[in-house]
Amino acid sequence: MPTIKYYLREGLLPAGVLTSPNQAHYDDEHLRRLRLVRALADVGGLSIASVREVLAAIDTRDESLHNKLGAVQEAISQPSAVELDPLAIEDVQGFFARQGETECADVTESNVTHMLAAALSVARSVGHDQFRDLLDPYLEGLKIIAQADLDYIARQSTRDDIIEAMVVGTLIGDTVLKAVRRLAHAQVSRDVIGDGPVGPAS
Amino acid sequence: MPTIKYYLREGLLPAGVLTSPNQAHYDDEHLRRLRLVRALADVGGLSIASVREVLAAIDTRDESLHNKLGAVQEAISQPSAVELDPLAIEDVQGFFARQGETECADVTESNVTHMLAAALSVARSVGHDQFRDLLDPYLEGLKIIAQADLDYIARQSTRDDIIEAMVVGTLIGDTVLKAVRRLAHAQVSRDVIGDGPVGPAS
DNA sequence: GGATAGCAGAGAGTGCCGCTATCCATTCAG
DNA sequence: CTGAATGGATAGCGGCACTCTCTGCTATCC
Repeated sequence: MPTIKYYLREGLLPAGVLTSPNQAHYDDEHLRRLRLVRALADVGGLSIASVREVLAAIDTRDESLHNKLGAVQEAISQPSAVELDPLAIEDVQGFFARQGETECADVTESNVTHMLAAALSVARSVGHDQFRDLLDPYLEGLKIIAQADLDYIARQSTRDDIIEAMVVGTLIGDTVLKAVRRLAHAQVSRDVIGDGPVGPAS
Repeated sequence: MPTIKYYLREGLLPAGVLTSPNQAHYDDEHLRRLRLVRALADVGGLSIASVREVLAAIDTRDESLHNKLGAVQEAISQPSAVELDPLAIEDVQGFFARQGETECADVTESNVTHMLAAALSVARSVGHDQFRDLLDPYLEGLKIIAQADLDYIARQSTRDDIIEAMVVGTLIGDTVLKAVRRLAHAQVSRDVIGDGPVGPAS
């Protein structure tokens, strides 16, 4: 309960309707918002500040859904302090070019591309400069996944539900994907590698 | 540099070889280990304690690769304090049954299945009880991705390289997947939804 | 009508985590 | 011989997510 008061103070939850100077009333919408906050923080692992940003993006009224998705993506992808490897940036640009994407002049422009470049930079720093080869097959698989995401979003009836499904689906979807990927790895490991060593033994 | 001393103290890096009481020698292996630690912490977002667990799993010599992957997966999937919804547990079990997996008697047995159940629980708590429908298409896409991961692992020559590629590929792969998924979403949003609203306007 | 229990709001305090700064003894370079 | 640097250990710091407490006020029970 003190946590709720803290969230109120932090502006994550709208203030309740004061029925008297010391009595506020909270309706279902507040509860829904509270659960959303917990979902973003618990499963999404977002900081309080990031949650606030996401909520702000959700609550901004006068934006197209496409722009809102972009704003939410920026909010949930806080940039890390990793310094970018120029070669990793080239990897990203090459990937974009291969997909016939619009030019990606500045990778640091968007938090998402920055995150991608940062990940590839770190991969390079530990000697995995071939990691970029995974981008294309990843996109291949993600096309199926993104289509499922879109279908799921399309089930929603109201605009508010669509927006929430975008946020929830993106963040919870990340965690679900992570877990299922682990399961897929374990299965592949069991089937292909088996319990014995693969490649050069020991 | 003080950070390295801290990592040494925390047992994340092995002590250097003392050439004299105040002079230790660190070789390439130390540097490689240090970069791995930073990779796990920076991109993987792991806590120091989790990094230590992962390193311990890596360094355990007498285990099959399959077991080692399992240990690493447990280490990098720290369970959240979310209480599990029984219906979400059923979702997970149904998913396992559909895949003809071995029975999953206890979802909390593994951190990975626990993470999956936790994510679905939180989805249910925010009203998305249909989220489990995404599990099958997610697995569909992830089969492609896991195959790419396996191919990447198979490129490694030594057993140590394989183990490191498993760790790095899993964690950095998560981040890369996240980023590319965002990009795929943005592309779908641009192509399908466009800049106008979809479904019931406003 | 008076005691009491309860809530809103706000500031200060707490615990943990990931460093960072300081200290001392040693020791190596010039 | 002197000064800068290193290893080892201890203490401190800053940020974050709460949590505690204190102050007014009020609604209610007796």
